[in-house]
Amino acid sequence: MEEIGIGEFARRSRLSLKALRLYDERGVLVPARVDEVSGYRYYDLAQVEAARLVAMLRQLDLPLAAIKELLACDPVDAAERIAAHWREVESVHDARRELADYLVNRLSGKRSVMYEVGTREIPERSLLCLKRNVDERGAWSLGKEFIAILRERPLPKMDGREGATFSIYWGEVSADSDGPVEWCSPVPAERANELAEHYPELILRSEPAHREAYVAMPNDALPAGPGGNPSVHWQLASEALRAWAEENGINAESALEELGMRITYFVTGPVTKTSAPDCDFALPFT
Amino acid sequence: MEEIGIGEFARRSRLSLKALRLYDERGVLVPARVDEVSGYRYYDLAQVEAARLVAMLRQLDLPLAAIKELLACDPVDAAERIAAHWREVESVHDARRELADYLVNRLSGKRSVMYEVGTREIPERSLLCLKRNVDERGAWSLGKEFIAILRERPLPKMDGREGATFSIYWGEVSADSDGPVEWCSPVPAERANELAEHYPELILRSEPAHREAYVAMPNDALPAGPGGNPSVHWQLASEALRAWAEENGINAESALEELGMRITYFVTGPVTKTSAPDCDFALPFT
DNA sequence: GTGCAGCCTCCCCCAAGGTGAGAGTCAAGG
DNA sequence: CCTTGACTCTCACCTTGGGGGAGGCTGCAC
Repeated sequence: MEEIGIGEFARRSRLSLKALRLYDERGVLVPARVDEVSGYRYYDLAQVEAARLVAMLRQLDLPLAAIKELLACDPVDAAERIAAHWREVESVHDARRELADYLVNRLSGKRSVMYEVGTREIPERSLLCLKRNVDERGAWSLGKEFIAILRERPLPKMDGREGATFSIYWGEVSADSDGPVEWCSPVPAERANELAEHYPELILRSEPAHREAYVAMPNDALPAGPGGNPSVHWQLASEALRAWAEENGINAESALEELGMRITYFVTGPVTKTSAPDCDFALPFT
Repeated sequence: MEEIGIGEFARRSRLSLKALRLYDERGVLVPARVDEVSGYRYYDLAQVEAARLVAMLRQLDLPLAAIKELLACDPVDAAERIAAHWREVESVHDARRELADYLVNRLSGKRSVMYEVGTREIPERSLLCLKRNVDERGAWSLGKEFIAILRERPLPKMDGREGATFSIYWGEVSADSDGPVEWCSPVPAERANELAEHYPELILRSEPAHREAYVAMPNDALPAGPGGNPSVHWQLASEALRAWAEENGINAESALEELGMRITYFVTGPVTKTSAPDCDFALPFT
């Protein structure tokens, strides 16, 4: 139980005096003894090990509060926490890599091969809709709810490009602010009323004929999809659509207000936790 | 040349009001016009594009100062800067991944296969040495200087484990603080004086017999090696040696002061920019 | 004219420390 | 015992990139 001063402790742990005093204040690394009179901090030699651990965890950018909790866990639990943190870091890093690649390509003049914009005609059609104010994660569970309603009392198939289910983002939807999101499924006009009675939870409405500019999305890029965090893909796709609109002299604002940004899902099989449907991101215009 | 208010601009650029005011203050994104009387900021619609770029660059964690410079460059130059920044981020990330893996393995009880500690006997021997105060990068160029002196007037080969050249870090050497670093080559005692005259730039001294605990280092982990930044490998190797010393009840402090941390280089071929010699990291003890 | 949304500046707050000022403390040498 | 020099203390301010709110103007519509 050898006691050492803060300077010696700093050398051994490779932490700065400032850091050590801060960690004391935050309760992360409290000295074994603090002299009442002088205020001098004295550390136990055995604390060096913990200090090294703290230093390494800080290199991983773990907040001090998280480190404090970690030190109170048993090691196996701590390892799992670190692993979880690292998975998070990796996923953020992947998104940023995507963004960096995109920017470098765009600025150096290479027309990026991803995020190619196509257009399509959408006729006037009848829709069965479910609309609610939700946040980012809620958008996906609203979709599951919508699908569940449709599956509960099935109907003749309406799949294929014309009939794909889609969702409309009527406003800004992010992790902390919610906005109106609507899920829609096109139905044949002649059966519309019959179907509306069949699904009383859903609202029947029609939308005018229009065109859409769209960008196909990677399979793993669902909006806060089943597995994860919102992807940078959406941002880049939105950017691509905006750029396309500008290039083609289309004022997207008015149609956007009337028709909203859309995500169309081409469901080919059951949606599970690990497999997500193909989809695209569309900007309507007239 | 449509003018819009800061609120509208914030919506279109997806930046917060706070951020926009800050960017104005820092000269990163200056409004097209600021009303003298009211102080209201008015942006040009065409500035939205730059703002989106700024938003993305901030996601890459580029400092505002760097972004400001970037915006003043032509796009190709900007792309190169972003790419350079991203390479830096990737290399830091790789180091942190290594650290995270190590920690998770260590804490979850798995004895990590890397950083295994061995020991060896070192007899009393004569050394030809070159010692200087250098910083992290300087340590490597000091080594090149040392090698160059030895090669200038070659001698019978003294390679192999006994005769490998090594360097001693007598104090803390980091990127911003320099410490004494010594490069040494063992020579046969019977020829010591002759050789000392042959290499007047080098100092002849002898070191006592001792033992060393060592950890083999990956080939790409040279200290601020030819290609890059200091690797986390050194930190982990040092950790492994410290842990080993503790486990085996060895007080490393005294021998460390007398003999210093060592890096031994097993040069098998020419040292080029892309190939680095095998080496190990050693803690002497008695 | 009046209401209200939008905008302004100013101030304090966060993490995780770095830097320095001014004062108190410890241990060793004279 | 006293001094000196090395250590250490607290306190306060600076950094980056904003967030949050207070209190006060502005611009525009009815």
